[in-house]
Amino acid sequence: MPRPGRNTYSDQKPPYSYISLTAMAIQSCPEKMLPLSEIYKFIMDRFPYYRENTQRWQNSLRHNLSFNDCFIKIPRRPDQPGKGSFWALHPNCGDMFENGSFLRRRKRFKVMTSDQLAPSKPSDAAHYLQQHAKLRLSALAATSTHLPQMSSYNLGVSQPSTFKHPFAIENIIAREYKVPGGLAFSTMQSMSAGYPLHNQLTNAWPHMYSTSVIDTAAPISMASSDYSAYGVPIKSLCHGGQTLPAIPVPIKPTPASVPGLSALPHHIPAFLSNSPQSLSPTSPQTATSQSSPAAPSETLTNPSTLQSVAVH
DNA sequence: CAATGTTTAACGAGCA
DNA sequence: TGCTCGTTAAACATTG
Repeated sequence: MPRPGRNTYSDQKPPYSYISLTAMAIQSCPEKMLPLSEIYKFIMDRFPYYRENTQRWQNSLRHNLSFNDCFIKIPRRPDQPGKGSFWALHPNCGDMFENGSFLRRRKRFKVMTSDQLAPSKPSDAAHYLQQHAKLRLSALAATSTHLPQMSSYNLGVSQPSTFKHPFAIENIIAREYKVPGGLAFSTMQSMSAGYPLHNQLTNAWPHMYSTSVIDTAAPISMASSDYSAYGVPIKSLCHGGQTLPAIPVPIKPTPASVPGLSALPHHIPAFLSNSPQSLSPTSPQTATSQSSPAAPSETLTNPSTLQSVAVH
């Protein structure tokens, strides 16, 4: 398998799949979401190989965005007109490359319906219900603020201290260019197992994960009142008669996709146990939160419909 | 009209 | 050997 060396891939194809490249691009920006054109730009900027035959690989990339459940489409806000939507990573796609291979995933990430994910073990069910109850309670305490600009979407979200999402550009690009001997592969592999996801996830999905963080007494506040983290009116979360999806729910018609936040996977609680270690008391960005009271809708805390798991 | 997004199909490679 | 994944091509729809 090709591995990234210390050199840039000036003329050879990078050892990453389009899924990896796209995930890198998305993770490289603070908002954890990018329009298609920016994804193109990111890849072309860093991998000269992709400055040629743009029609070919960009078509493939678009195919991947649509085809793979690990990518979710975020509609633009009304005050941010433009072509196309934003693309983000599904919060649970982080272990796709657990085997360390960025050419071929261990397993394909699939969003599944709740009935497909009925808890198979009593302990799972109990855990799920317990977390569900906790989330509903903590959601009431979630705070939010109006976020007029994309650049502020990650406001109020505790920044990671040490943990970096495996897709984060810091983990891929940085090592790729900085670490002698091309350790990007091995480094990412070593960190890909059991990594604490929630910090990055709260960055990308604050509406989903902030409640979990609150549960674990993390010093974090939530962003969004009228608008969710992705600029979609929270108010429209309330299903029925609302204008826009309030949450970055996948636009693609997943069988269980319903208005509102239902994308809290049943194994999310696994992240909770990791949250303390991923929070740094010295994290300088934890004080950037702008909080205000929010009134999460019922669906905001219902994790029962849209589930995501890695399926093979 | 071009960019974006969706879908289908075919093919090769990796893996159990 | 069959299945899965990644890539590529193509057709078509949608959108600004």
